[in-house]
Amino acid sequence: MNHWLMKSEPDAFSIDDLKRKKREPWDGVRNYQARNFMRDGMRVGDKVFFYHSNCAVPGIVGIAEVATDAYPDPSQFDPDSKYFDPASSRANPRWMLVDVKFVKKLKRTISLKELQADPALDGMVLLRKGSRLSVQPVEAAHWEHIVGLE
DNA sequence: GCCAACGTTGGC
DNA sequence: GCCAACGTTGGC
Repeated sequence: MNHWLMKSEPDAFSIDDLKRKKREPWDGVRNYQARNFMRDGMRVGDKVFFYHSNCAVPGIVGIAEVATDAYPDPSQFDPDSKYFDPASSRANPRWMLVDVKFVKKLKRTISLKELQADPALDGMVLLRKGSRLSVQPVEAAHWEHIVGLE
């Protein structure tokens, strides 16, 4: 089983939104590396850290689970969507997504600041300088360590 | 709101 | 294939 981290801006979609909706198609990813992780790396049942970005206290706020195999992101075909991609076609879709389902909200936010200060997490993709990947793998050892921080 | 870092686009 | 210009991400 692989482990992952997925970023979301809480103003757009927060852990509380996922808790309320139970399950959500992770649409709008328009980065090839992130797409490839969803398409090629994720398997149903993989665990995901839910990360809040672009907010007062960025950090890990919950755990989700991959609920489907990858399938074409419907928003790429919708001219009214801000994620519309005219270069993509149904015959040859460019963007894929998975559904994620709610597992739990952490009792507290494990902040980016705290993660950065933790020597056990050296090398984590999230902490690399300039890292902007919104879907990224998490090493098993890092996963276990972070779960232990809650 | 600023801006560094990064990814993509498109002219050549 | 190079690379300048541009757009986006996301911490601060």
